[in-house]
Formats: sequence, C-alpha cells, structure tokens
Amino acid sequence: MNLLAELRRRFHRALDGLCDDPSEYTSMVRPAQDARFGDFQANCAMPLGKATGKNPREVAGELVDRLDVGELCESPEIAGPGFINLRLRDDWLVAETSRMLSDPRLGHHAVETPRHVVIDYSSPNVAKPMHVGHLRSTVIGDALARVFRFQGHRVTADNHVGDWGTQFGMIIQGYRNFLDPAAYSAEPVAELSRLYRLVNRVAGYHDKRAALPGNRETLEERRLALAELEEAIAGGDKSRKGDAKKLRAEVAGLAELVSSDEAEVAAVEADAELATVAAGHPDIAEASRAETARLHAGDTENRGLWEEFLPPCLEVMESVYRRLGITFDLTLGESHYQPMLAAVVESLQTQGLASDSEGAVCVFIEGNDAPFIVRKTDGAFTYATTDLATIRYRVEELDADEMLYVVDARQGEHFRLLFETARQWGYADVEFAHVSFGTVLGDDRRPFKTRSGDTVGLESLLDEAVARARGIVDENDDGKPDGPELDESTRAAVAETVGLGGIKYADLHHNRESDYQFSWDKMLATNGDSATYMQYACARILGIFRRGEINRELLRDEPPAIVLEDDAERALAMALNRFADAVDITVVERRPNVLTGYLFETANTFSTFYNTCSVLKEEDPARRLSRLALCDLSARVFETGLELLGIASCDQM
RNA sequence: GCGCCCGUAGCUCAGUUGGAUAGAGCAGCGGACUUCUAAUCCGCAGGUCGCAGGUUCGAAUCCUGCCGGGCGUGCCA
Repeated sequence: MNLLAELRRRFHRALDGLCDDPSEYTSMVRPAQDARFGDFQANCAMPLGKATGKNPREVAGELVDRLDVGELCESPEIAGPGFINLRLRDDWLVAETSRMLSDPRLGHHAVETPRHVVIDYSSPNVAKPMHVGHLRSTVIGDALARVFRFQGHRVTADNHVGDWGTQFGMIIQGYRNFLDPAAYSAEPVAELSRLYRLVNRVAGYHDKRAALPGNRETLEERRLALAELEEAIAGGDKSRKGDAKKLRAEVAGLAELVSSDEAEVAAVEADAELATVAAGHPDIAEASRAETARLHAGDTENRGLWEEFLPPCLEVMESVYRRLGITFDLTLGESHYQPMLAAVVESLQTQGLASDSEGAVCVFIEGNDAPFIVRKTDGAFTYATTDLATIRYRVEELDADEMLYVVDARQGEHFRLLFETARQWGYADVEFAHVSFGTVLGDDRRPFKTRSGDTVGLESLLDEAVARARGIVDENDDGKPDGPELDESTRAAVAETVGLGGIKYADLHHNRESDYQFSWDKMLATNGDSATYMQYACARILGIFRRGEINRELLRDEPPAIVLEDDAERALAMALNRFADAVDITVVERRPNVLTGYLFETANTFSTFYNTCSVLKEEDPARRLSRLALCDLSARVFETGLELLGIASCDQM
C-alpha cells in the first residue's frame, strides 16, 4: 500500500471542515524523523493553530478525534507543541507484509490517471565521442523513465541527438582535406572523430592565436589599473576595495586564459602534423562553417556525406547504450525537425509573438533581458527554433501531456524562455519541466571541461570500473570459507554488473541539483553507500534460498504468518512497506536519489536483520518461515528498486 | 552591470519544501567471522549548517545585507 498517500487521505478527511484547504496541510504528514516518535508524524496542528488562532495542542486533539486510522495505527499521541505521532499497528503491518508477498508490484499502486510523459535525455552530439559529461543526463533520464513507467504513466524516452550542428561541417571539412582512407574503411567512426578533433583543435588554435595579442594587452591594462587602485587604497581610499576585488578577479581570469591559450598554441606548433595543418589552413573555422551552411542549404554532396556518416555514428552510440542497458523509444535528432522550422517562425510571427530585432527574429518574454532568438541575422535557425518545433511535434503527433528535459542546469534560462514561449504559443496545457542537474566538477573542484585530447572517454571509464570490480570479485570469491563458488564466466558477469552499477549509482545517489565532483574512487566504489551494497544483500538472500533449497514461489502463493517479535524483524517489515512511498516521492520530485536513499536505508536495515536473525538455522518453524518471507520480499524490493534505477542485480557474488 | 545557483563533520554529500537532540558514506579509533557470503554488522569520535541581522511557538531551510565560490548573459548547442 502507498502508506503515506493513504495516511494523507485520512488526514485530508479529518481536516475537512477544520480549514479551507486541507491539501495545504496533508503534506505535513510524513515519516517520523526519529523512531522514538513512532513510524509517522503529522506536523499540521501548529500551523493550523496559528491560522485559526487556536491552541495548537487543542487543534491536534480535535484532529485526532476526527481522524480515522483505527485499523492502521495505534491511538495517535500528541507530543510537544502539537506533533501527532503515529505508530503502525503490528497486526496491520503483519497483514500488509503478507499481502505484499503475493503482490508482484510489492504494494505499490499505479496512478489512476496516467499521463503521456516525454522524457528528453542523453542527447549527445553524434560524432563526438561520449565522455563522462554525458553520463548524468543519460543515467538520470533513464532512471526517471523507468520510475515513471512503473508509476503507471505512459513514457516516451526520446534521445534528441545533435546530428545537424556545426560538428558536421568540421567533419566534412576534415574528410575533404585530411582523411586517412585506410583508417576510415577499417573504423569509420574512430576516423571521423579523429577528423573532428583535428579540425576543432586547429580552428581553436587560430582563434586563440588571433585573440592572444588583444588579451595580453587587456591584461596589461587591467594590471596597471589594479596597481593604481591598490595604491589608492594603500593611501587610505578604502571605498574602492570592492572595485579592486573585482578587478583582481578579472586579472586572474585573464591571466589564466592567456597562459592556457599560450600553452595550447605552443602545443600545436610543437606538433609537426598539427603545425603543418594549421599553417596550411588559416581559415579552417570559416571553411567548416561554410560546409555546415551548405549542408543546411541542401547541397547534395554534403548531404550525401552526412547520410554516409550518420548511421555508423549512431551505431557506435547505440553500442554504448546497449552496454549500459539504456533504451529509447525514439531517437529523433535535430535533423528530424529541420523541415518544420520555417513554419515555426512564421507561426510565431503571425501570432505576434516574434518580432524583428537587430536583423534577427526574436521572442521577448517579459521580465527577461535576453531575447529568445528563433532566426539569426543570416537566416539560419537556432536550437531555440528546433526546441519549439520539437514541442509542437510532441504535442501534435505524439499527444504528449508532459515533457521533461534532463539537461545541465546551465541551460536553465534557455528552458525558462522556451517554456514561456511555448505557453504563449498555445501549449499552456502541457506541463514542462527542466529536470536540471549540476555541473560535473574535476578534481580541482572546477567545472569538468573536456580539453581536447584529454577527455575521459565513457567506454574507458566503463572498462576501468569493470576491471576494478573484477579484482574485488576474485578476491572475495577466493576468500570464501568453503572455497570459491563462481566460475570464470560468472565472475566476468558479476564484475560487469557491479562495475556498471557502481558508476550509475555514484551519479544517481547525489541530489541531481547539486554540482558533482568527479572521482574515480567514488565512481568505482564497491563498499558503503553504493549499488554493490544492495547487490550484495540480494546475493546473500539468494544464497539462503539456494542453500536451504527453498521454493520462493510457494512462499508467495501461500504467504506464511509474519512474525515481528525481534526489533530487527519489525524494522525490516516497516522498511519494506515503505517501498511504494519511495517510488511515489521519486516521481513527484523527479529525483532518483530519493529511491537510492530508500534502498540504502532498507538494505542497511536488512543487513542488521541478517546479522542478528538467523534464518535457516532458526528452530521455530513459524519464525523460520516468516524470516524466509522477509528475505524474499527484501530481495524483490532490492531487485525492483535497482531495476528502476537501471541497475542490474546479482544472484551470486 | 544584470540574472540564476551554491557554501552543512577532515573529505564527498543527504537533509522529504518551516518541525522535536542536524544525518550518511569515506577516512580515523574500538569491537564482531569454527555459526545462512566480513563487498557485512555494532560502537566511539568528529558541527558556531559561510558571517550578521530579521520573520515566529520553532530556521540548515523563508527575508535583508555582507563574505567566498560557480554558472549564464543578442545571433554555439
């Protein structure tokens, strides 16, 4: 049963008549913070007392009188200023746990009114190799798609890949000038990505070289100005301290820019091949832009190349998804929307939403300085236009009720403008949400930037995780009391499951809004608060069933009486019964870390149970059966929960 | 300049939208494997929730001002 929702319904009824809007108060019913206060607590009497001018403890008393939770809870207790503490009745917990045993959904009720939710995630640029920066959107989006589906919604997972951008101009440019035909026929995608990096780097080299003198000059100017300021301050003019601080920051930033640009310029010039290319192609960036423009304009040659490049690129991308167990219902890239863009702009203009400004066509949203540019001065459309066309397509063709964009927080402003434009454009009934996540930081605590040539490729990250996991699998299995249990192929499979699970979990268990410090050790950790912890709990449970030759199906078909005499037993039953709530909250908040938190807590409760309550050796047959039932449920909660996060579990480890 | 976000234990992070004595993991210290897998469990230690005010029965959470950091900011996506 979705317990929290049920309790809130009961409170809603009790509150009806005591206040104008009960739903304002029902969210104040929540799990107890401290086991001493019972299982749940309601904090609504205090604010309600304030609103009505009554004594909060009296309000609590009145509320308790009207509250009907008889078969669920012991009689509620009022504590402190007016907290209402609830403890579930053991007989109810026992009955509900039995019911859960024969329920494939583990007590979770799906929503009554499903919505069609399009979830937009991963969305890498085709032809640029995937790196760790792509992980968050992919992993969070996949988890949300799974949880929303479980919740009963209709989900369309859409990979809005970048397949139409300037990177193709660069690749075409590279293909025409620097292709290694042998490499291309052997491994087309690797060669294309080499070409992309080459062109991108050389273009960057020219940009940096061109910008350097100006930047050096500005830096010198600022340094002088700063020196003057500091002199003035030293002379007693404290009022300019703020200015000095800003200037100091600017100087530091500029100095860093100049030195990193100098380093890059020197690096390119020191490399014989790069230097030759750079010298021979001073306007490579401009040429690449021209190739992109020709592609967009429908040039048959470029279009042909694009059509040649795209399939192998998509295939390589797919292979990474396959390994990660991530699937999409749709992969509609930017190119898919190209034919619709002109009509979008036209429609916006007709409705008076978009207007000309400095030669571009823009939508201005009140309260925002930045314009939402839907057509550039040169006539090209922007990703704003594409995103609007995508919304139109998803509503008109896919019949979407809701769209979630799992995208970096840095694009927050873009989405604010996009959603507001869409609403005014005629999609006010659709729910839009930017499911934003924080920046991936490097070891130096600064934003993880993919400096060319120095990226942590996604594939190598996965390989490393699996290799490390394999080491631990071997060590653990070799050290088992009765000797090793796993054969070679099982060990390899376990290492894959544990390694990939660890990477996903490392990402999911953070609050997605916070920035995130990339760390090999934590990403690959297999102890503590990690996916391995749940996988290990599963493996131990299945070990009990194997060793005891227990028929789990029978356990479910004929649920035994549940006995909750030991504290660890009751705590475990309680935790298991919170599964439905954890799923509900994860969906409402669109935050997978709610689910990871629940799973870790429950697995911890299980581990305590495992260490204090023997199962197979329990002599009382009733308790033994009851504990077997708790084990079966625990394993299913962990398996299901991990699956909702896109993480596989292990039978043996 | 303007806008958005962040500052919680040595480190990395939670904190269910204003609730009771602020919690985990890692690292540290001390215990628990002849008993279902020790990738585990139990315990100890560790905090002026950046600072200062304010709002109220009650603030890590809300408002204001500072300090420190990140990001975005008219034609990249």
